[in-house]
Amino acid sequence: MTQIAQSIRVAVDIVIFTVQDNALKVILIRMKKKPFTGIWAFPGGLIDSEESLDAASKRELREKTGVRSPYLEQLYAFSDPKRDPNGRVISIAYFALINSGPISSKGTDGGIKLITTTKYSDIGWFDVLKLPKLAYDHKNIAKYALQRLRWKLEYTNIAYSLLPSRFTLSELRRVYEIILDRPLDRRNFQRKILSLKMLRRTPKKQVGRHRPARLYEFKVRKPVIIEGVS
Amino acid sequence: MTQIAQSIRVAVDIVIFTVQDNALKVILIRMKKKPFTGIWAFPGGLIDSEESLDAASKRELREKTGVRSPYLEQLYAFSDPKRDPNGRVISIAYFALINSGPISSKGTDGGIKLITTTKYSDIGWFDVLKLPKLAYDHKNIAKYALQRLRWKLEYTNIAYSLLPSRFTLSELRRVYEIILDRPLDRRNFQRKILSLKMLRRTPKKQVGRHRPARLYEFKVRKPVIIEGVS
DNA sequence: TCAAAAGTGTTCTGGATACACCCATGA
DNA sequence: TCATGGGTGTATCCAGAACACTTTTGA
Repeated sequence: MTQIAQSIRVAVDIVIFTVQDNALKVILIRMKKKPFTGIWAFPGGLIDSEESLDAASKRELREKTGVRSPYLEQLYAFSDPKRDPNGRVISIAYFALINSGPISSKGTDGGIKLITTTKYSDIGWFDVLKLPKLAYDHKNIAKYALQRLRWKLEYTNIAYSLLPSRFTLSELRRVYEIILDRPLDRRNFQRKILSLKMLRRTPKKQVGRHRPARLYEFKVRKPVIIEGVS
Repeated sequence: MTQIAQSIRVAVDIVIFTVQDNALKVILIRMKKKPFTGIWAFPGGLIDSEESLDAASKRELREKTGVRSPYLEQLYAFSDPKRDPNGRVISIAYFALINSGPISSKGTDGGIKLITTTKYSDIGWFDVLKLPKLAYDHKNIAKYALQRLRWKLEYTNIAYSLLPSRFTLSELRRVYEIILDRPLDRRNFQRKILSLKMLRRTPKKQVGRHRPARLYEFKVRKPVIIEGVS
C-alpha cells in the first residue's frame, strides 16, 4: 500500500425519513456554499478523525433533529472523483427512520423540532415524491434510499421505528401504504402481519369517532429480519 | 463542514469469488506488513486520488488476476477507527465473481493465473467454508460477502459471471448448490430457472459419457434483476 | 444390457389475492 | 339511524416442494 497521504476527505450524508401528513418525508437542508448556493441537499458532513461512519451519521442526525436512537443503516459509498466541485470527497450515504408523531396529523411537525445551523440557510421536511432539485449526486442517493427502505419494509420489522409504541393495525397499514405507494387490502394485510408474530395485542383500545380499534405493539423494538419470507 | 484536512485514508478490499473443484472459493493474500505478518487477508489497497471506488477495485482485481470484466459490486464501508493498527483507514469492501474455468475440474486453476506482488508473501484460492484466520476485520467482510452473494443469486442473473458462455442446466444447478450450500431438486430447479426466461436453449449438446445434455446460454450477460420474484 | 445422467411430467400444500358480511361507535 | 371504520371468514390461484417414469448415451 502506498504510504503517500491521500488528499481525500470522507463525509456522511443522511436520508432521514419519517411518515407525516399522509406522506413519506425526508429532511433537506438549503446550502450556502458555492456552487450550490440555495440548492437543497441531504444533511451531512465530514467525519471526525476518530469516529466511525455510524457514529458520524448518528451525530449528524442528533444535530439536526435531536433524535438519539433512530433506526440507522448504511446505504452506499458514493465516490465519483468529480462529485464535489470543491475537492475530493467520498460520501457514505445512510438512511434513518424516525417517528415524528401522530401519523395523519395535519400541519404538525410532530414534536420533532428541526435545528438550523449557520452553515445552512434553511431546513425542512419534503415529500419524497416531490423533491426539489438536489445538490451533488443526491438525487441518486434519494433513489437508492427509497428503494432500500421499500425493500427492507417487506422483510424486516423496521416499521416500528416510524410508529409510536402503541398503534392500530390501520395505522401500521397506512405506513406501509405510504412507503410502498400503493393500497393494501385491509384484511389481507392484517392476516399477513399477524402471521409474522412480530406484534403483540394489548388490552387497550383506540379512542375515536368510530368503532374502537385494538392497539398493538411490536414485541421487539430493534431490527429483526423476518424469517420465512419467501 | 470542517475545512481541516482529515488524516483518513481510503482503501478497497475485494472478495473475489469463483466456483472451482466443487467449492466456492475466494482469493486471499498473505501479508508481510506488521502486525499481520504471515496472516491471510483479502486483496486490497488505497485508492488513487482521482479514482472512484469502483475503478480502484477493478484495478485491484486486474492486478491480482488479469480479469478485466468481472461482476463487481460494492458491499459495505468498514470504518471502525481501530480497525487498522497502522493508522486510520476506512475500507470499502467489494465482491467480484469470476469464471475460473471448467466447473468440476480437479486440481486446476482454471486458466486464471494468480499474480503475486512483492507486497505479499503469497496468494491463493481458499474454500469459503474453510477460511484461515484473517487480518483486520476481514472475517466480517467474508461473512457479509457470502450473505450478499447468496441473496443476489436468488433474485438476479449474476450466476452468468461464474460460468462459461455455454453450460448445461446441471452445471448451472451445481453452481447454485455450491454457493447456497444445499442440494436443489433437479426437476424443480430446471422448471424454476427456465420460467425466469433468462436462458436461451442452444442447438448444441454436451459431449460426455452419458446422455448428452442440452447446452444453454444467458440471454443477457450483464446484471439484471429478475422480475416477479416474490 | 446396464449404469448414469437427461428430459418430462403429477400431486399437494401454503401463501397471496379478491371479496362479503356483520359489529361498534359518534354524530 | 346512519356513516365510518373495525373484526372475521371464504373461494381461488399460483409458486414451491416432493416425488416417478421414460430416454439416451458410453462402456
